[in-house]
Amino acid sequence: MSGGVEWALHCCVVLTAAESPVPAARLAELHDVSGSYLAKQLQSLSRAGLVRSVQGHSGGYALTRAPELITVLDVVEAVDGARPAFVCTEIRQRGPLATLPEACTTPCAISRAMTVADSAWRAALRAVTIADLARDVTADYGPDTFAGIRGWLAAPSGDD
Amino acid sequence: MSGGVEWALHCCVVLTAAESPVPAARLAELHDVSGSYLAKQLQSLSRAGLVRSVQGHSGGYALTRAPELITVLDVVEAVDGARPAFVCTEIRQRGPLATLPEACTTPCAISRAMTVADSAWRAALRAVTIADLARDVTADYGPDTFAGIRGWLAAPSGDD
DNA sequence: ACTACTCGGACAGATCCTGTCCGAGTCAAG
DNA sequence: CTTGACTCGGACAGGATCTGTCCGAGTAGT
Repeated sequence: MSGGVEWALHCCVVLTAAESPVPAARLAELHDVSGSYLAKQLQSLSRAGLVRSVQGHSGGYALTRAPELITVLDVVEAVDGARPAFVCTEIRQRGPLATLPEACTTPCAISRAMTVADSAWRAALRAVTIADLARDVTADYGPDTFAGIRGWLAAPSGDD
Repeated sequence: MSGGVEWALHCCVVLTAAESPVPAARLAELHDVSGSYLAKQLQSLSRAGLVRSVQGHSGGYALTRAPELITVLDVVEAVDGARPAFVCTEIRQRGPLATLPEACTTPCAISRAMTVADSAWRAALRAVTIADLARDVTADYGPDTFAGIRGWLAAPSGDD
């Protein structure tokens, strides 16, 4: 899995605390990661419709809907693509003992097993929302965590 | 996921039908894939202890244990590695609002969600064995399928 | 003892992920 | 209204991993 998924998820959780749009550079500073590369992940989120981008002065990124309506799977698929990890090459239709194409109406047994596992993985990620993550963060680090983030986002750059 | 996983799984199913060791080149011919590259996957299976390799004349690969005792997860981990897809970079400990290391006794919420999904994926793959796949193949293509494979494996090369 | 066949690990090429840059567009201020 | 500065968006290199190939070490049979 692409490492940018982690950045994108953290950004979504942080955006939960911000009312006004947050620039990519500021999110990068907060997480101490490459701003140029984080921009790419945010673009993916924008294309997927999870965040909206506001250009110009005092622009940035903001969530398009309530964090309860954004699942972790949404973010993962936006950044990493919705393609399943396993892709069947249909090698059963190749070689000297190839099965005829008309007999391949259903996916092969290996493909089916992989699809089941992939569905289980996606279901687990779909069951967790950004709001759930934010709640867990509050439970882990205290109720003032998001207040601190909100204050830092509002403060001018260079403050730490 | 590495594409060689599909080849390795097909090979394991085929090896179910063979009593004597099967050379990598013959497995490659049966599936119409690169023999040199398939050899690499079989080496991974050998290192993982799923198959044993017999060198010299009339050598090849054979399963080390009953197909009921080899899970799809075993093959996937042997070829692709047992490392989970998501690796937490601990970016919560970086940046101006970094959480102190002593407060990070448990994985962060994002990492936990990913671990749950990864466990579900692995559980689904662990629930399917090579014997299950072989049974499905028989159900899909008829009871004579493995007899045909066994005959082809025993026949001299160049026969199709 | 020889030969032929097998596996095993070392060696290039291709593809994707990571990281960076600059231009188009936009809002705020003067 | 003009200016300016700030923002996103897509196009451009570098690196790592996956894909594919090759030849040598070892072994069983002749």
